[in-house]
Amino acid sequence: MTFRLYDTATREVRDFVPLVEGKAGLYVCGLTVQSEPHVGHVRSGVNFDVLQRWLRHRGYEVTFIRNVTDIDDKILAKSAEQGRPWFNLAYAMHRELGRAYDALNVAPPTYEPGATGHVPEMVELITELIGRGHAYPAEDGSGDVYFDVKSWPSYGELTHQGVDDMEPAEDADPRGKRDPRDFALWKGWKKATEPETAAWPSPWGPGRPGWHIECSAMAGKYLGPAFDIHGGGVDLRFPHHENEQAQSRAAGRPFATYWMHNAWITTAGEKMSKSLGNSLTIPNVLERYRGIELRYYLVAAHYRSHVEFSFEALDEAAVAFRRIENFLERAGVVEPGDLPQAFVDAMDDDLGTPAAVAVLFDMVREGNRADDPTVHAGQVLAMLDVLGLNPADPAWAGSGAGAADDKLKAAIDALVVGLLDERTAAREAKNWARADAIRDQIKKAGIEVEDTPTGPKWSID
RNA sequence: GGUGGGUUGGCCGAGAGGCGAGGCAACGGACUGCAAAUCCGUGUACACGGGUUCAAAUCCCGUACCCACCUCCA
Repeated sequence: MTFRLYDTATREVRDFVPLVEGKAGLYVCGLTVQSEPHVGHVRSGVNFDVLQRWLRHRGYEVTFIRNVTDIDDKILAKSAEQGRPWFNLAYAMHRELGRAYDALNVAPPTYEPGATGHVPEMVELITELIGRGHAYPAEDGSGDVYFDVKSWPSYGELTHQGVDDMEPAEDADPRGKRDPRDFALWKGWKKATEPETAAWPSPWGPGRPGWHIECSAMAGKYLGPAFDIHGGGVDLRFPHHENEQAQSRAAGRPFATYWMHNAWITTAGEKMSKSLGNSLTIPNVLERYRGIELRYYLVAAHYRSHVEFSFEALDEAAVAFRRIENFLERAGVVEPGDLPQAFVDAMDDDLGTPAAVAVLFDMVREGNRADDPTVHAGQVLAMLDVLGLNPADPAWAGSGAGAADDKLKAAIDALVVGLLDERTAAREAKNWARADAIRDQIKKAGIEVEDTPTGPKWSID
């Protein structure tokens, strides 16, 4: 069986056939680093991390490029509001994003390029487009350069839309455009309102990148004119990805073979960026849940399915995941084994993580039933590794909260162990009243005691 | 106006013509001093109305409601 994935461009599940056998080139649109990342933002990080891991497991040599947009209108606006340089805001939020990815065990991509570091590549691409008659410098002297949509007949092919059916944006500023649907490749420096640091030299005067061009330029630089998979959130399909494809192909680059788009996470029926958001930033959520629990929540849903976020659902996910952890603890530390075929089949089918997770739980049940769960536990670990959910992965220890937790646990253990010894003695003397009193006392502190064949164990409720 | 996606049991969430994915919760049983954990068992779900078929949650037609994108949102 081959790996199959849903291609947004053709709207069907297709066999994955890489351009070069044994290799996979992957480009994912990362974030605009303008504010603290929230749960919705990291979904794409987790989804494409699973893709990366699965491709590697399938034996592909993966080159995974995930960019960061570190200059744009919003960054400039916000930094002005906050009274700090735009590059400081972008850099701070970039680091915050990195911490969020680390806390969720999102493995780093091969490289994470930023827009500001690739202006020469963009200038080169824009020059090529102008030379081929697909782009033009604005006639209003603004220093903008636009892509000429009408010069590219297949514009709209990715999202299956006719240019003439598109509704012009309400707030569209025609500026020096020939057609309102033309989009900016290069934005001239607005001396009056924009800091000089936000402008780079170009043949069309000082300015900064248009949004779409950066991805075309960086994908081209690191993956070549043609590569295998391009990913991002559904909202990026249009205009961002449509424009990326148009400008790349108009410049003679075949661009991506497959397009993958992850669905939204909403809260109260709204996309997260619209809602209050604050409680849903990753640092906030991680105060209440472990990164591994949040990751499990995200992985348990299919990447193309809309998820309605709620803390109740996250609670449930955390409980479900603890069932797996309980099993692993009971089974003891083991080496990862082989992946069950059903799991492989599920993952091969467009990253069917929900079905894969079902296989995981089936294996946990079988292991719980078995006299010797070693083999089952090995298979469970192998599956968790692929999903980035292995609790023993050192990646989880890296987060600050985890280290503090360990210290706390050691302290509690020292305090509780004496009480537990006393309770064990009481139980041996069949003094149930005393034994239960101790258990109740500990429970009042929020610590659950359970008796196992190897003696009592405690855990924080 | 254009283009997509969705509506599944108490809840979360899969599936895409024919044995009720999986998890949580609930109930019964086993185990336990009692619990916990674990195991076993218990469910007549697929928005609505038609149709196709031996067989429809799944295909077709229609209706309702929800959501996303249409120039800088993952």
